[in-house]
Amino acid sequence: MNTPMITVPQTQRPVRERILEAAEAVFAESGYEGATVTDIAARAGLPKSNLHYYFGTKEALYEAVLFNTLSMWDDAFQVLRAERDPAEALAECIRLKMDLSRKRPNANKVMTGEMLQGAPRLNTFLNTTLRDQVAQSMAVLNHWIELGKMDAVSPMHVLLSIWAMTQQYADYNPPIKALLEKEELEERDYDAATDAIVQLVLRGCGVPQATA
Amino acid sequence: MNTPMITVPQTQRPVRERILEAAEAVFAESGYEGATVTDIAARAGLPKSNLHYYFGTKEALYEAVLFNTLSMWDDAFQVLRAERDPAEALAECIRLKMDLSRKRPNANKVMTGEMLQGAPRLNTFLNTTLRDQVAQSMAVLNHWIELGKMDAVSPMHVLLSIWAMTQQYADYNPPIKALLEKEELEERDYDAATDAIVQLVLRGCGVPQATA
DNA sequence: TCCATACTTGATCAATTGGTCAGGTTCCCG
DNA sequence: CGGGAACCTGACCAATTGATCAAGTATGGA
Repeated sequence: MNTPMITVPQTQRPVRERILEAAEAVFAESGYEGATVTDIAARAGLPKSNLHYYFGTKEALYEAVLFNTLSMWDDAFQVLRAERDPAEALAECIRLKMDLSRKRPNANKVMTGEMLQGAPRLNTFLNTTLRDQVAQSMAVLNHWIELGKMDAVSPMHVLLSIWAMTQQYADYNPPIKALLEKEELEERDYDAATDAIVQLVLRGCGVPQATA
Repeated sequence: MNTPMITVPQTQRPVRERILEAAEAVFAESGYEGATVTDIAARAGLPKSNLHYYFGTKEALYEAVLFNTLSMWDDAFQVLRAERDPAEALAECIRLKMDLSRKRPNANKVMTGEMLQGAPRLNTFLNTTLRDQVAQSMAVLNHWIELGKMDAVSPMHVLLSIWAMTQQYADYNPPIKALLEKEELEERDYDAATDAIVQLVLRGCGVPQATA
């Protein structure tokens, strides 16, 4: 009758989701070749055969994780629209991308691992979808530059810089934690980093900051 | 992928070096667990047993690669000295770090892979040597800020940003190549990126640029 | 010349890998 | 009920893994 809809026990979560989540974590830590189906199964609390039932092969599971993640990156840069105020839009873009590093570090790590390997599974994506999306964002920056709202910076390098600085907080967590002398980063650490990056980018691009 | 240069006297180079170089490449591509001693041996043109003779275990070989690389990062940031002109020093720091990404991408990738794993083998280094070195660089930036040569930015975030933006050119080569629509990045691409990063950092920190 | 030391290597091993398969169980719909 | 489809799983397999070891070869000093 009245099902307790409070925090769902792991056992009841859809099996596919549990597998994908476990795979994301294990692939993030060990890379594609280092991760073992046995490890993923153990983390998901399922027998190994079950993973093969749902995803067939280890490679298919890996690609599911990979492409499941791809869209997230794009969302952050979609907020760069020509009609917006550059300062606001850039700040939101940076904040969204940083949120991703904080809330989905494993997804980001998997992507970085794939890049280290030369991104053999992402070649078509990089040369089609990504290129188009970045071209769109670059056009927006160029528009702002023409309107005099921004210095004549190189749009691509600005976008890459935002990408790199935010991505670092997922991939390079160990040294950052060491420098902050903390066991785990807290929300305020990410907020401070976001503010610093926003300031660096806005000033670096000659974008007048919104008055506090 | 790439055919080894046939005519080169690979045979004459010291065996240890050949092994380390091959290990760096294989570990960079496949990560620690994904790399196999057989692969490394094949790349070095030596029987597998020979690697074990020189380095004992796969782990020891990996750590040799790792610690062989650690010092390189530090060198770039050592040029940040209080008595220097901020613009010049920061530009040189960025250029040196970028040179590393261009000339030793494999070394950089191995380090990134280790970071993705949580840097289990670098914990003491991160909490001792690295922390001291970064503290030193931060002190220099603070000195510049006190002298009014720089805006009141957060020194640590500036250093991390330089780290991230330059590191990206080693780790994230695939998407960058895709965006530039090139098979391989050329020196001028790295130069353009260096200039863009220097400009972003100097302006972002309010450091007056030396007139060209 | 002799021999100890350093170096090289093919054969081999126990452990682990991704993947298969047959035989379950559960569920739904008629 | 019945039976088919979806789901689940333990036992098993061929291939590969890091590592060992004995049997070499090369070298250089006495």
